Amino acid sequence: MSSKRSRGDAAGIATIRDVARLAGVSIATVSRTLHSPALVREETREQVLRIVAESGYAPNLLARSLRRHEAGAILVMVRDITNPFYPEIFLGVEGAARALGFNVLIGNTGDDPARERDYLQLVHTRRADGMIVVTGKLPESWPDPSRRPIAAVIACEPIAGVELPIVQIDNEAAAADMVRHLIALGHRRIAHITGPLDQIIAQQRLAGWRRALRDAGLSADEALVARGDFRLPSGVAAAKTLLAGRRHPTAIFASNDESAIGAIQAIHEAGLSVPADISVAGFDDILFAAAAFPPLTTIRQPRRQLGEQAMTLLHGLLAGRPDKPHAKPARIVLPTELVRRQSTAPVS
Amino acid sequence: MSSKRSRGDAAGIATIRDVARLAGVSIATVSRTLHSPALVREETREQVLRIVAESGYAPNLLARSLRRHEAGAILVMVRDITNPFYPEIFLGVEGAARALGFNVLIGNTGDDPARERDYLQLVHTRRADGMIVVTGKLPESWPDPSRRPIAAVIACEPIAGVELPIVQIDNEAAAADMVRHLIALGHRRIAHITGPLDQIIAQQRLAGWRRALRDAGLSADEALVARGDFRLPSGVAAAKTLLAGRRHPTAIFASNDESAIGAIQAIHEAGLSVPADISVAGFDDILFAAAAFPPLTTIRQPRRQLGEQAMTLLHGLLAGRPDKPHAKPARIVLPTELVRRQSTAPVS
DNA sequence: TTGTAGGCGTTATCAT
DNA sequence: ATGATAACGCCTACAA
Repeated sequence: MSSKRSRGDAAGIATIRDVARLAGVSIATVSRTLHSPALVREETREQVLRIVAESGYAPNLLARSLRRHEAGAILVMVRDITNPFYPEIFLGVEGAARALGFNVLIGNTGDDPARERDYLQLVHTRRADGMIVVTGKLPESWPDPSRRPIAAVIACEPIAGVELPIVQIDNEAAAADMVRHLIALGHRRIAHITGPLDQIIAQQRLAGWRRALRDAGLSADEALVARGDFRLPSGVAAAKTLLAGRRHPTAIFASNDESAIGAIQAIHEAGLSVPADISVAGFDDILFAAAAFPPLTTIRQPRRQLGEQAMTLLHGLLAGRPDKPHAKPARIVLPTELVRRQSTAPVS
Repeated sequence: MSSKRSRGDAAGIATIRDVARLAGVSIATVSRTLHSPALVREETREQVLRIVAESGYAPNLLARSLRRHEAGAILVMVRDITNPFYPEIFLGVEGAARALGFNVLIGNTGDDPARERDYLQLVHTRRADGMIVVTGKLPESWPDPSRRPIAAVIACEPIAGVELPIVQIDNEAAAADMVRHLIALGHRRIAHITGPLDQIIAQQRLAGWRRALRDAGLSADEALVARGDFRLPSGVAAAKTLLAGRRHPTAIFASNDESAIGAIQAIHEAGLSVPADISVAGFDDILFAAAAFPPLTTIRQPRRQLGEQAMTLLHGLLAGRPDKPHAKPARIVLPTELVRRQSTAPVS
C-alpha cells in the first residue's frame, strides 16, 4: 500500500510478478512453468521452480478464478447442519469436491427464505459455480428468467415440479421393505409416525407403509398414522397418541430415526418394553441408531455416496455444455439396506 | 467468448458495464450508485437502480475480492464433521459469518496431514481470509516464515505451544464439577474413561477427575482410569475393562458423551442397570445425550457460542492492523453447565 | 522457447 | 455529480 514495490521484505513474496522478476523471466514463463511445464526449457523451468519454492509463492486463486470464469467452489444448501442426517452428506460432497478441485461452501438456511435467497445469490455473484440443494425446496427467487440459469443438483429430498438432476433413494420402496419386515415378524397392527407431510420424502414413506400393508392384504388403518415432524419430541408425542388408543399397535414404523428414538422413550415411559411389547423401526441409520436402547432396526441410506454422486452430477453439469438444450436431467437412485437390530422382534 | 459484445441476449446481463451502457452512464456511476448512493443525483440513481433490477445484475464477487484484497470467506478446519460435536460449532460460525459478510468454507481433514496442508493453502491462495482451527493441531507446514502470517483462531481444542486467539471452555474445571457431583451423590469409586490422551482436552478432563477426587480426600486410583478415544466403541471396551475388575466402580465419568453411551451399553450387556448399579456421566451434551437410555447426565458446552465467538475473534484479527506487534492473543473461556439427567443417581 | 499485451469485472483515484 | 482510467493478479493468444 505504501511504497511502490518495496515488498519482498519480511512479508514474503506475493505475486507471480515477483517470481518472474527474481527468476529473470517473464510472467508468462512462470505461468507456463506452473501449468504447462513441457513448454518451458528445462533450465528455465528449474530456475523458476526454485524461486517458487524459496519464495513460498502461492497463486492468487481469486485472480485465477476471475480470469477463468469459474469460482472453484460449490455451495451445499441444507436446512439444518446440526441434524445428524446431513453431515455425512457433506462428507461425501466434500470428498468428491476435493478430488475434482472444488471447495465447498456451507449454506445453512434454517428454512429461512431470506437466507435461501442470499445463498442462491452466491452463485449469481460467482462465488460458487453451482449448488447442491438438500433443502427439499427451491429458493423463492428461483428460477429467475432475467438471470442466467444456475447449475444445481438436488440431493435426497426431491422438489415438487422441479426438473433438476437428482440423487436420492427410493423412499417408498424402502419404507415398504421395512413394513414387510414387520409383517414377516407377525405384526398386524403396524403404526406409522410420519414426517412433516409437506415434505415429499415424508409422503413417500407414508405411501410405502400403505402399499406394503395393502399388498399384504392388511388394511392401512388411518388411525394408526400419527403425524410427526422428524424430530425426537414429535416421536414422543406421536407414540403417546398411538398408545392411548384402545388396542395399541404391536409395531411402530417411524419415518426417521430421531422420531423412532422418541417413540421408544415414550414406550418406556408408559412402562412397556421394546421390542417385547412393541417393536420400533426407524429410517436413515444415523449414527445413534446403533447406540439407542435397544439398538434400532432401520433403513440405511448411503449418505456419503449420495453426497459424492451429487457432487459428481454437479461437476458434470459444470463441465458439460451449459446450454445443452433438452437433455433429460439425470436421476440417480441409490440402494438402501434394511439393518436389523434389536428394536424389532417377532410379535408375542 | 465468440462475438465481441453480443451478450445481453437470452443469457441476461452480466456486468456492471452492461448496466452502465443501458443506463447511459459510466461504470463509475453505477458502482457509486451501488456503494455510495448519496454521491449520485437522485434521477441518475433511480435510473441505474431500475436497470439493475430489470437486468438482474449481480456483481462479480471474484472481481470485487480481487480488487479489495479480501476473499470474503473464511475456512473452518475440523477433524470430522460427522462427529456430532462439531456441526453446532459450524452453526455458530456460520451465523456470525453471515452477519459479518463472510462465507464459510468447510475443511474436513480426517486428521490427514495432506488435507490439512491443502486447506491451509486456501488461505495462502486467498480463497479464504482466515481460518478457525478446531482440529487441536496445527498443519505441519505452519507457520512458514517464507509466507505471510495467517489469520487464525483456535476453537475448543487448544494446541500445545501455540499462541493464537482461542475460544474454549475450562475442561478441567468442568470435569472436576462433574466428579464433585458424583461424590455428592455418595460415590467413592468413580472411574474415568479418557479421550485420546494426545489431545489436550482429554488430558484436562482427566486432570479434572484427579483434582476433584484429591480435593475430596479420595485417592485417584489409576486402576479406575480406562483409556478411550472419544468414540462409542472405545466406551464399550473401557467399561468392560472397568467392570472386569474385582470391585467395580459405582460411577463412571466418561470424557465425552459418545463414550459414555458406549459405557452404558456395556453395562447393560453385563446385566447391570444404569443408574441403579452404576451411574454414568458424559461430557459435551450432544443431541443424543438427552435421548440416551437413561438420559445422560453431562456437561453442556455452549457450542454455538463457541463458534460465534471464534468467528468474532477472527473478524477482529482480519479487521485490525495485521501487524499489531505483540498484543497478547485473546483468550475467551465460556461457561459450561452441568446437566443432571437420569443416568446418575445416589449410590445405593 | 520466450516475451508482450489484452482482458477478466471491480473499485478507487483523479480529473472535469 | 460524473467520467476516464489505473490497478488487482492471473492466463493466454499472438508475436518474436
